Amino acid sequence: MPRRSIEKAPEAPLDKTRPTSGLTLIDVAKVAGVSPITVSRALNRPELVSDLTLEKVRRAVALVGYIPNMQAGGLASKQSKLVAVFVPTIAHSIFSDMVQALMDQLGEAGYQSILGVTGYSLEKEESLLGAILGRRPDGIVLMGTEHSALTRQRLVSSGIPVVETWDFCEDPIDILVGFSHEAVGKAVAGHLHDKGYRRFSVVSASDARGIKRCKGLVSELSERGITEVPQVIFTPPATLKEGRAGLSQLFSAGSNPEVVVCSSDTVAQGVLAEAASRGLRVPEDLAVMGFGDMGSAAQLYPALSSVRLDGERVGGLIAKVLLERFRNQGDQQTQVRIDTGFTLIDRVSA
Amino acid sequence: MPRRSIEKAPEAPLDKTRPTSGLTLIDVAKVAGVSPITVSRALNRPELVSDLTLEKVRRAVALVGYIPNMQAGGLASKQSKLVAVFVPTIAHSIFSDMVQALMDQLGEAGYQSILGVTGYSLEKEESLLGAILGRRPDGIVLMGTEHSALTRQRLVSSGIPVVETWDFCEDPIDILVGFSHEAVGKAVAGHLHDKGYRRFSVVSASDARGIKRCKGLVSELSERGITEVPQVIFTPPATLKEGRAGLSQLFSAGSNPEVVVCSSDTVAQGVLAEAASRGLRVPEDLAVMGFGDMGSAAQLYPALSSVRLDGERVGGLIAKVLLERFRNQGDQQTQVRIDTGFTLIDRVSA
DNA sequence: CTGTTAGCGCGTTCAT
DNA sequence: ATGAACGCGCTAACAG
Repeated sequence: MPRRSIEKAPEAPLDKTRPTSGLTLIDVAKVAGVSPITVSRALNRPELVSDLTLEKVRRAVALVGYIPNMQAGGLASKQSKLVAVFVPTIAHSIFSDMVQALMDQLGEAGYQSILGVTGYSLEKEESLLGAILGRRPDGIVLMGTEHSALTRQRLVSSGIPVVETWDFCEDPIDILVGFSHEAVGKAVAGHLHDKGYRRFSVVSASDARGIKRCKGLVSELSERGITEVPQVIFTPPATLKEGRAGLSQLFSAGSNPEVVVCSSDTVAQGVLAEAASRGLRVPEDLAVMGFGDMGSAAQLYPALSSVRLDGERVGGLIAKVLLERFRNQGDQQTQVRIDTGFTLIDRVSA
Repeated sequence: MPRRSIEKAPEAPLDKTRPTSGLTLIDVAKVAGVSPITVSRALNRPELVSDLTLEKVRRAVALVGYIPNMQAGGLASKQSKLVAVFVPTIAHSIFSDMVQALMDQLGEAGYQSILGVTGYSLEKEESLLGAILGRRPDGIVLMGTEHSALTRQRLVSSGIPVVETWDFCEDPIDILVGFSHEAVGKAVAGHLHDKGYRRFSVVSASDARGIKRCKGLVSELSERGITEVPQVIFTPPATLKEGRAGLSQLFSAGSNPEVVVCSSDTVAQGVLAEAASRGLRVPEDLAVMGFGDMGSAAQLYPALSSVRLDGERVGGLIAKVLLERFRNQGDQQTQVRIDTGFTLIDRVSA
């Protein structure tokens, strides 16, 4: 027989304590009658292995019920196959749709996602990032372009591909897949103004992007000679109650708007509810403009207008860009701008 | 100066290739002037380290911006600090609330969650599980008690603590935190029957739990002498459209219900919409009963009744039970039954 | 196409 | 209270 050193032989070191399942490559290798590395190859790079041994390995794997340990694999290969995704909330369908699409696409490519819910708080984002960076994710997706200083610093020095999305800015950390919220605000203003509306008002959450849209609206209106735009700004999270309260406040402050522009469809629904309870017809007496997660609202309230965002599409796009980046690690600063990411849905006209 | 061996000194092995950030314990140890293991202790078990060295280590960590590699840590310690959570969807607030609460609580205890969205499909659940088991999660949370054979087998043989929730059964895999959907159905039937309703109908998704509730309802009604309960059952996902279509179907099939019991609030909203478009007053002409994610619906439709589930509470409870289990790894089969998990919200009476 | 050698970064023994 | 050795399970190189 060929050489076979028996230096550390006698004290058979196998099966020390195995309470439940401590199956490793070695176990599979023994069963398949090949070396551990061959098992590894058969699993990860089948094209480098002969069909015969491939089959042997497959059988062995199925027989013993082996599941590779990705921690070990990741440690050795420096690829965690993990993508961190940060969202403000998953309670809005606009975000859950996006996350869903993103996770699906990444999943097909063998990547799993780990979710961080920031609640619109930069501090929370920062602390979550700290925890998640320990997993050495292969990619990071963030909503928005505003982050704490430490967050930015960690992000850049980590060298991990980063996608900022859902917004637009001039100095992205890395990859940017977004659209301009100011442009949305301006578009809404222009649209409504063209329709003949003159008395505008706003009910908006105070999150960064809502504020941007509001600013865009106000700025466009002022260019068109409308300077007075009563606003109700509240702290997130956006709820129906905030919407109801918002409209009440507008009225009790003496405003008499023709149209209320809201920072989200949830808010818009609240406004609609309040309008209904006051006997106002929508859109004849009062037009309402929403934003975002039209999934439910649009079907229930044909009177509601909205800026529609296609969360699925954005999620899919992010996945695509990110996966592409994983391949050609070379090129940096892939900047993608989707300002066609939103669609104005008009149901304002009576 | 004190002793300082220089055995492996000359060939400085540091800084071989460090494209971005390859900081390790060793780097920190050098800066802090202690051994790597001491850094590890300072970070994980500070009580075993003197205040002085603790401080030195802390400073060094902050200085170089070290973030521990959990893959390596997990491999060595056999603790991934990861919990896998499977849900049918995150588009229903009832689930997103639960997930949210769960993630928050686990996060405070140092655990991160990895989400699997099954879309009510056992096959999807199975394949997701296969992928996620590779991460060696410390715990697994599943919605429902129905799983594929392979899923169950892998779950038990993995030896990982498993929580099944949102449902109830007699032979849980491990831990069970749920309530009986049949009991919910019966409770709804009893409640409405007591109110005087006699002509019932159902619009339900065909997911396992919806069907159970429907069965409970029908069975209770039949005990009360009502045998005819027209039903519209559709394939998930539940949407407003399904609700609208459901009510239409009922009418076109010649039914004339006093009350429609729906498998979810989303469906109920659809029914309400259809009712409205037919000029039916709710609940005078037609009462509607929902289930689950009342977050939005309840406020908008004071006419809508519903069984309310407190997702936050369930999520918190799961986290509590799971974390407890992580400590006393000894005791098995911790069975917890929450049949107070639902609340009947009555707005049916005119 | 397959096996050998040598770590990945850390925590668990044991020592001291 | 601190350190030295060893191994977790796997993969990157290089061999053959």
